Amino acid sequence: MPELPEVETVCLALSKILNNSRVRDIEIFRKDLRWNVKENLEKDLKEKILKKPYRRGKYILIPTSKKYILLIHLGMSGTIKIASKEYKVSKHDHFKINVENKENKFFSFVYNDPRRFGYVDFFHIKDIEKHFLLKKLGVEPLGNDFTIRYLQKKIYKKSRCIKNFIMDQSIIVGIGNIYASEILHRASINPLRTVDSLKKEHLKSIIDATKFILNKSINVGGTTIRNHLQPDGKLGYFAQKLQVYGKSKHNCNKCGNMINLIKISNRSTYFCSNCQI
DNA sequence: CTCCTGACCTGAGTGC
DNA sequence: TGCACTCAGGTCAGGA
Repeated sequence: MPELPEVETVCLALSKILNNSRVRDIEIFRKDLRWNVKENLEKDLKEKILKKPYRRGKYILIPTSKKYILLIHLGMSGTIKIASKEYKVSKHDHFKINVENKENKFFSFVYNDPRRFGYVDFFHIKDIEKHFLLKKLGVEPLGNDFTIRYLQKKIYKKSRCIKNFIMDQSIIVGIGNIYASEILHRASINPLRTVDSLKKEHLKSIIDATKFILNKSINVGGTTIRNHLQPDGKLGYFAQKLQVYGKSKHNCNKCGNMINLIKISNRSTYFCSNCQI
């Protein structure tokens, strides 16, 4: 479900409300997420101060006191809800973190994930570089390391198609199945094209399109197609701005031709075969 | 090494 | 209503 803009949206919402709140306790309802939640999470997280959250790829990282990090991944269907004291636990809520802020007000945030492809972890900051989920991540697409030179190095003599390439989290983080289609449409590049056929100007278009699409989506709270909600319950409005994803049989907004739907690595891929070459 | 497939899991939608 | 089937925003492990 959530790609970079959705995770960023959640992160921004959390950073507005969490600032230096203290964890009173965590209630865990299911430990069998993508991996089993650590046995001592309840004990270790208790009384920690939650500092400013940030995002790395599709991971939410919340630094705490005593130099620990709380890591949350939303998988395919995860959401985080901000909840008041009266909140009733509902189906697929897997944990609920109860905190007290600096004004001594109590609230909670709740992790809900029907498919349980998500995960939560807690580890010392000294282990962050070698964390099994973080150590292989590629560059941030909105950062300064996402350059033509970097892409040239990564595509050299590679035969895979560009769509799989930009979705590969070890190369660029944060792009998933929706934004891959949107980015390649904006860049006018056919998703099936092999990466070693791409010239400098194509790489430039991909970089520009990526930054444009992701930033624009962040500005409207991400894309809600089925599950994604901002933590305050609001929808993400980028769904209304999608140009190709889910638009087979619609006309391309650039050239008027019909949008195609194909499968690439078993994932739905939308593109215009006329203007994406 | 590179790249793709299958598997993990639940729910929503479709067609008979 | 019920059943069988497909599909869904992710990504790791294993194998070609």
